[in-house]
Parts: sequence; structure tokens; C-alpha cells
Amino acid sequence: MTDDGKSGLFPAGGHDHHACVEAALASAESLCRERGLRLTPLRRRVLELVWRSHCPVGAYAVLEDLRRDGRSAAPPTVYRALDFLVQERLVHRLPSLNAYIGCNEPGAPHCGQFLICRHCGRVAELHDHALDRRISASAADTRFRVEQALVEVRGLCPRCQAAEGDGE
Amino acid sequence: MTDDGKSGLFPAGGHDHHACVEAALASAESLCRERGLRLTPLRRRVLELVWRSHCPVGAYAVLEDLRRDGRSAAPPTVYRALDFLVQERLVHRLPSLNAYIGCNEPGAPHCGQFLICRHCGRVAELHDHALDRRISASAADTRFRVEQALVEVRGLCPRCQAAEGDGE
DNA sequence: GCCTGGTTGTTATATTGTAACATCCAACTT
DNA sequence: AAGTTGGATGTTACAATATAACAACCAGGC
Ligand SMILES: [Zn+2]
Ligand SMILES: [Zn+2]
Ligand SMILES: [Zn+2]
Ligand SMILES: [Zn+2]
Repeated sequence: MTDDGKSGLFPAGGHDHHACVEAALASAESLCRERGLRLTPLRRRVLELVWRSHCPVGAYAVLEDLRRDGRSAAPPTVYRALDFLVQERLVHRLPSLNAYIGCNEPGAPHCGQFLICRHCGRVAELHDHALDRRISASAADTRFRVEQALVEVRGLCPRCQAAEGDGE
Repeated sequence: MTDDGKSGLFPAGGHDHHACVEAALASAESLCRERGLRLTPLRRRVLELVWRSHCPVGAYAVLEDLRRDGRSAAPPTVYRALDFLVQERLVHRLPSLNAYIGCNEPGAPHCGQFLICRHCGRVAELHDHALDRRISASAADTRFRVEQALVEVRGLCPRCQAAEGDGE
């Protein structure tokens, strides 16, 4: 990150994406080791494929990638791997897109908060704890026991706002 | 509502559901009239079917109901009606459930905020403006232009918390 | 070696959602 | 009234997403 950490949230920023992927994989390895879980080659590869994409990826896109690896693969293969990664909070599922994205702060328990650009498809994950607390408080008012929360915000990312009005 | 308006958010509360459906339909009629839109018999019927359910309903469930009416119906029929109703904010779509639920405050612009009970499937819609504002503020920090926001909270409703630990 | 539990492979199918085009119908125009 | 038009619906076919069920495999412990 070479900026203020805010405007660079969208991965279009000139950060080193390859390094991000490597860091995510290393982090996943250590988290699984701590938890006594098996980050098998398949799971690791799926995590890598999710992270390599700059946008959320669908299960069938991951499936295609696995096949390009030469690996035998069918839908259950990829769904099981993704389920594992979601369970362990290494990736998030975005229900409104039927797609998955790598969590940029795995290990830290948090609810998913996403800014989804309708134009370029990029997604930024937020970690706004005040928002977390606001959701908890609101649910507590109704005596609802929160187990998981998800915030999906659609709109235009800064870059696409600029492009708007032009030929796009 | 016979209570404090909080614990009764979950429709299991002893309110008159039939009256709610009628009120929703009447409200939809007047909103469409104001906006110069056509609440056709099909659209009206779909809205009624969504409202009649105590839980979010899937498109294919609505389709079955339409067929039970004796009406000729295929998936596009119901998806188009649902798309219209969602567009006009008369119903909300819950992406994590692939299902639809009637909006209990149509006309008032608001982001969707839902408490979804994983045990009984019932859903309560919240209207927490502080939460709205918190989301807007968080997005503004990143210069993201919000067009639509959605909060889906999963957990256990008060009733199902009580039932937990028993045979359920 | 053999059992065991978890992981992956494989086939088939279920569920959810759309594209494309035909038909119908209400409202407006002449 | 007859024609025109745009939106709404009917219809067929299909695409995209997800899961059930069972077989095969494999690492670790006995
Ligand atoms: Zn995360
Ligand atoms: Zn964008
Ligand atoms: Zn609403
Ligand atoms: Zn419940």
C-alpha cells in the first residue's frame, strides 16, 4: 500500500497483487496449522485461485481453472473446497453475486462488509467495527441472537465514478 | 401489534396476518397509482402470495401457487412480476436465501436490513436509520458512491432461542 | 497389516434464473 | 372505428448454480 489505506481499498490500486496472494496463502497455512486443520493441495489451490482473481469468482470459474491445471474436477470438488474455506473464514461468499472473494483479514473474527462496484465488478472488504457494533445493538433490541452478519453495498467505486459520463 | 413493537417483529407474534396482507396490497395500489405504474392482476397476485407467506418465498414456490390458481405460468412470468415488485421496493429479495419477502414499509426509501432465523426461517425487517447512516459514512470514507445497501443477519430469533436445548 | 475418519472422485440430478420470440391488450392517434 | 404502439404476458428452450449419493483413496493410529 502506497497511499492512505482508504482510496487504495479497491484492488485496482497499484499494489503488488502477487505478494497479496502469497501473503494470504502463508496466512492460511499458519491458521490451519494452529487449528489442526488440513489445508490440502486442492484447498490451497482453490484459495490461490480465488485470491488471484481481482474480482469475486464463481464456483464454476474456479472449476474451469482446476481443469486447466489438468486436475480431474467436478462441481462437488470445488464446492467442498469453497465450503471449507468459507467455514474457516479464509474466503467470503457474496450471495448477491453467487461468488467468492478472499478474506483480507482471516483469523480476525468479523462480519462481512463489502463495497461492490456494479460497473467494474471489483469488491472492497471493509472492517468497520462501529458498523459491527451497530448491527449487534440493533439485533439486541429485538432479542435476536446474531451468529453471522453480512453487509453488501452496491454502487460505484471511485474509479468508475470518474469514468461515468464518458464513453465509460 | 399488542406489544412494545420490538419483540413482535417476528411474524410469529399473534398479530392479524390477514390484515397485514390487505394493508400491504392497499399500500401497493396507492403507491403504483401515485407513480403511474400498473399493478396488474398478476403483479398484485404475486405480491399477495409473497405477503401471505410467513417466511420468505422462492420464485418457484410462487410459481406453484400461481399454477394452483389455474393460471398458466412459467418461470419468466413470476420472475418478471418479482422483478417489478423489487424494483418498486414493494418486496425485497434476500440473496442469501434466493427468496423474497414483502417490504413492511414500502414507499419509504431505505436499505434492506433483515434478521434471518436459521431455525424457523422467519425473517424480521429492521429500519435502523443509524445503521443506514453508519453504512453511508463507512462507504464515504472510501469515496464509494452507495446506490443500494443490504444487511443480512443470521442467527436465532427469540422464540427459537427458547426452544433450543429442548428437543427443538 | 488393517482399521478408521476425513478427503476427493464420479455420476446424476435438483434448484434457480434468463434469452428469445410470439401473443395479447390497453391507451393513444387519426 | 380502425390502426398504431409500447408494455405486459405466454411459451419454449436453455443457462447457471448447487447438491445428493455413493465409490475410491489416503493419512494416521492400532
Ligand atoms: Zn473478511
Ligand atoms: Zn468500479
Ligand atoms: Zn423494506
Ligand atoms: Zn426462529
